Amino acid sequence: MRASERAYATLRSDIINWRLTPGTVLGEVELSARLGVSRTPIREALAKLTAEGLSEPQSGRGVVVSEISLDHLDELFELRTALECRAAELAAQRCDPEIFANLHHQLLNAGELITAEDPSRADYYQLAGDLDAAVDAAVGNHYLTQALKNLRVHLVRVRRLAKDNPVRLRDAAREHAAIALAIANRNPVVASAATTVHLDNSLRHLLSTTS
Amino acid sequence: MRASERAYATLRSDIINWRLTPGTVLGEVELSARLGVSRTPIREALAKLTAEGLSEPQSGRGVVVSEISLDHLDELFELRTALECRAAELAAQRCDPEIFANLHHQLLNAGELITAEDPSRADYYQLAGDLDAAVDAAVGNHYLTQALKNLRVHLVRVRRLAKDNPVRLRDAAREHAAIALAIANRNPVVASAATTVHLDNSLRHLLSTTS
DNA sequence: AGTTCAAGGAATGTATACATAGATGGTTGT
DNA sequence: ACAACCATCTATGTATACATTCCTTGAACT
Repeated sequence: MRASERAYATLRSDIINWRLTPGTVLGEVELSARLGVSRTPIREALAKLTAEGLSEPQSGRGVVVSEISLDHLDELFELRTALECRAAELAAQRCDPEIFANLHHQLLNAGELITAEDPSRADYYQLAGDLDAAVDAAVGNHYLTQALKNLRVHLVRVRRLAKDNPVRLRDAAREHAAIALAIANRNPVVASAATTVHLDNSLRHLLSTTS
Repeated sequence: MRASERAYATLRSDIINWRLTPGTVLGEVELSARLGVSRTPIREALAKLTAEGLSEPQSGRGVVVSEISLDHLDELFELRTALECRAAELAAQRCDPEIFANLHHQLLNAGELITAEDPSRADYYQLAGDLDAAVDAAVGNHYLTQALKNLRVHLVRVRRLAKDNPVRLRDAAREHAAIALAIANRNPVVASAATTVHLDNSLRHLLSTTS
């Protein structure tokens, strides 16, 4: 693997998992020493991170890990709602119903995945990711998928802000199931509405647990 | 100005204005010779262009100017509709009505700007850009604005695909005026609907003049 | 004659040296 | 004592040399 890719992957993971907190200065020399590569691949990695919005230039000189404060959460969710509602609509019009019927069934039983033994909720988030991927595939729109991908990077960071309690996760799973069902039924209006409801619940939960 | 910024601006302009056509190979050595800077700033510029979607990696080695074919026009407009309709809605809820009333008035008279003396339609596109900027400002959502900005880069390229005949431009100006009016009236539903109509007309016009 | 493998070359990936600009701290003058 | 200015230092911007990988071309074998 290329050194620049390793540096990028490492830094990206560090930022997303809050090992590098917002505001941290990303100095080229320090990073090149820490990651054991020269400054050139570091620069490449920082450029990609900045393009992605995970870091940003700091007053003309140097880059810092970008802020992800609650002040911007509502803005993030406004974009998210616009994109995901449209995606759900289009998926409902174009999907293979069997795939989403299957996802619906899995999501209905997702409560069992949220156990005390798996504090990282890996299984649950895997299933939610499967739904996202299925929607992307059904929509078949490169530009829309790309915009959603850019957005999800920030959403993963936000997730760490909130304490994800099991009650909310089970509710969220039911909401996801409702979305999958609407898409399987090829009902764009309901799919969009279910997405709106789900995102509103998610946002309010986030705001209530973090403030 | 930094060399990397100059290289980026030059290449970006060359791609948008079709001096570099889709599929053109962007070799680092060739570009560094042509632009008179070393490969390092060229790499920086290419990374930014690729992040923006104006160029893309070519089978693991080298980057090429990305395709902007008609096959993807409908996809581009699906994303555009999702973003601009939402932006129009939010702008209608949050705007200062005077600003959009003023734009409405200007757009109603925009027919006079489309004259034979200005084949580049600079004045008209300036006015359309003013409306976009006013919507962005009224919405006040960094993420949504950023997503729209990414999108508009591709739209400028598409514009060059079509022969913009004066009749269509005058119609488009009236449609823009309708959007501005709906926002000035603080009517989100109409603003979104007017945007949908406008974008559908634009897409159909593009498809009819280029095929 | 076609296909495959190898060798060479060309372009990208990486490292490092050098240039430059911005920041910081100290000193001096008021 | 405070402020302003200058010098030095540090970090980024740029250039270039070196390494590596992939592609192309040619030759040989099937």
